[in-house]
Amino acid sequence: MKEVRTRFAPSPTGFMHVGNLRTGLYAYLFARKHGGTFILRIEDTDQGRYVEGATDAIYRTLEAAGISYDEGPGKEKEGVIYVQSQRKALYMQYALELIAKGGAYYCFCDKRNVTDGGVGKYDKHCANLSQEEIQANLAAGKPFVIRMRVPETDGVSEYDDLVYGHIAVAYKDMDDMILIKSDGMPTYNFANVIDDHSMGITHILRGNEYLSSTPQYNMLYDAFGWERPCYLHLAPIMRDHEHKLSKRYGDANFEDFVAKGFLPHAIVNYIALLGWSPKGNQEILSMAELEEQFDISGLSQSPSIFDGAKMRWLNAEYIRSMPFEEFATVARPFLAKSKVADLFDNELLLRLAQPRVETLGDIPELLDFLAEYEDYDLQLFNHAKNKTDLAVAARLLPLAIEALKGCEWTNDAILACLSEVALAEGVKKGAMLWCVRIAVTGRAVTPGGASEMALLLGREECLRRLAYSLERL
RNA sequence: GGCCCCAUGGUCAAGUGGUUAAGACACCGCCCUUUCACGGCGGUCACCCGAGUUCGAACCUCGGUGGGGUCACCA
Repeated sequence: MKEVRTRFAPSPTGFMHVGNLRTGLYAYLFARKHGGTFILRIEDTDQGRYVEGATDAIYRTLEAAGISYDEGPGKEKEGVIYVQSQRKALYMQYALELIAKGGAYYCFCDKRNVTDGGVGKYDKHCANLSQEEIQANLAAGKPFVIRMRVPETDGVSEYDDLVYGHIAVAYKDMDDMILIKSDGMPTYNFANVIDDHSMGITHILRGNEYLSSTPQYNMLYDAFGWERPCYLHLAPIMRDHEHKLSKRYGDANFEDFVAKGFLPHAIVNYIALLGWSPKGNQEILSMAELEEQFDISGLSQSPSIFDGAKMRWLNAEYIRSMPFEEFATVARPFLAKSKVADLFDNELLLRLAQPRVETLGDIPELLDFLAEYEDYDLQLFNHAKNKTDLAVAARLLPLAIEALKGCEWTNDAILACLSEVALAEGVKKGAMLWCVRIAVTGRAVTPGGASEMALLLGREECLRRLAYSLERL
């Protein structure tokens, strides 16, 4: 088999949303799976939509996502230019070549000259001008565009898409699309064909919005006498049943997700599964595993709705399986945004948070209550299962205070100490722990039990809160 | 509107003529437990509709319906 070469060709028109990133990911995985080459090309010919800094966002995103390219800006293969705006001169030459080969023609028509069916198809007015007319117009300096020539016969142009199968479009349904605009610049479609061919792309992965225009691209390849590439059109990622995920519609920006506390690889893992499924039932896949398992047969032909809940779950799985030190490193910046980072032992806070948050951004929300100890509702001491009420609390709290004064300040010691006192008093340890936890936190729900909360608060603060609670009882 | 494509639970999806129609998320219940979370166990929930073909159809064919895409001197 010929060496596989795929490319990802984003436009720097803003941030990179995950749908776009997924296309790049699949192109990357496909190349890796087949031991091929993955190329990055920047399609920046649309200066009107160019967004400052967007090119850097592309590089940053790819890097963070773990998608490395073999050729591209900064990794040039001798003589090849990977930034489209720097390739402008090439296209006109190719267009002229195509005219010579009969696959394209000069068109001197005004922009409005299309068939009147309202469908916007060009009426082929200039398709068969004589050489004399063409030369005369050119000599007169008349503005022109160059259009591709679709046969005027009844044929069809067809190809076999690797994910959708056989696709056929009749010539009569195709337009003589413009290749070179009147300003001499190529249209996106034309530049794409030229670029893909000159970079030796063998497999084109792109959104399925190109599914029905691909026959026209193929006619260009044919007219040049070039070998047609293979195509893998991808079903879109949807926001809901009616809307695609898009830059303008939502916050599906990769970097935003990272800023919210999603781990880059969790995002990559999730989007890999949106529109593609591995052979087995394993859903948590490292990049190496994705590269190994990626296969065309798993690609879906129908759209997938983006499910934030599942991505959160996957992110949580990754967070929970991280070694603590690694978690601490990525989590600290998020902890720093909380109200408690300056108050308590950060390592303890992070150890409590790791198994309980789904995204790093959940950390402040999970812990902030610790900074807000106030006159909580005393009814919290009423707990049927542990057989506690206000009277029990009033009886147990003094014992807890005494015991904790001399207790070693570790989780195990605190737990043992409190249990022992409870036992001596003839109550279950659950009763004691419930009362202590309520007293020191003032909350029914806390991230961790009584001993963990006590450990976190520190002996002094813990005793202070216990005493305060006792006073109120 | 023309043309192209798609259609399995709320969501992601496996499934390619004969299955008790996988698995995951979400949801619900139980267990574990010092609350929560984690974990374990279990449950509810699906083949868009209608005709064919066939002994037999989620799978094949045709027609509907629904949805998406595309019809620019934008990319």
